[in-house]
Amino acid sequence: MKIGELSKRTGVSIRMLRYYEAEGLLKPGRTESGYRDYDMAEVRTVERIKLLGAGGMTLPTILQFLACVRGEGPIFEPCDELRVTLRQQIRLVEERTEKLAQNHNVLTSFLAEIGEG
Amino acid sequence: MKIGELSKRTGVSIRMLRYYEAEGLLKPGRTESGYRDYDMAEVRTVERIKLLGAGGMTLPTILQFLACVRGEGPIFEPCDELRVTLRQQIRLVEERTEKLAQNHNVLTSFLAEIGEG
DNA sequence: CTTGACTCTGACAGCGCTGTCAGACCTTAA
DNA sequence: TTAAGGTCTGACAGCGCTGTCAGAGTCAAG
Repeated sequence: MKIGELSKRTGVSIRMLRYYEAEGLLKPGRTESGYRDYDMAEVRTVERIKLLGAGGMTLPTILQFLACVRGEGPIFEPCDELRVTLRQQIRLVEERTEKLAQNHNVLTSFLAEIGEG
Repeated sequence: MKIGELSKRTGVSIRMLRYYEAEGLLKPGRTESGYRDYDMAEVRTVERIKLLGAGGMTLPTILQFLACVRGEGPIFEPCDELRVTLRQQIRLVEERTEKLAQNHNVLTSFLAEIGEG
């Protein structure tokens, strides 16, 4: 399928699909005239990227995952690096959450100080 | 005092102090030769900016605060807009926190799926 | 007066996307 | 055949900072 259809199927903009490719996350074939040609495997890959991205992962990080994921199954192949990356990412999310909690405290303190008025 | 000293006192880089000014958050005087000349009021302002920034506020947002803060006191002058901005900011932080929580779920689910190995 | 430290302005770069526009080619249906 | 719509590449922009560099003027101490 061509890029427009993939975009509609996945809900990812054409711009981003091309960007994924530029970042090495996607490697579609090409038609004789140079159009990108995607198959169902790419659809699955895009879905995975979306999922991981929803986890706050950066594309380069996701790329690491994909190395372990290139397989066929709908589920990620266990892979040591994958676990390591995953744990790091979880730590990252936890750190951000803590920081946000601090921010929340600072702000609510202010609000209390100036009166709930 | 000159910018270098203010930087040391506040721990904010010279680069950022100039940036604050460019964004309208600081308005230091100038010596005859064109050097920025800060007084204690500016020191306090920078401290406030740091505090608000720690709350995840963006400089333009902080600028809105400063409009209510330009006074003398060490504490923010109650000001309607300030309260409104504050509440919006708190909402923003809460939304981000929620999103992070979702991210955390996605990631830990993955980890569980591939085995805690 | 000389030297080193400080300051000035303006501009370029990077983070991680994401939209958009330009100019040109391809495809499909009428 | 023609026109519309899809696609291609490459580049510019923006978000909100933050560092750094260049070229030039200033200040202080020796």
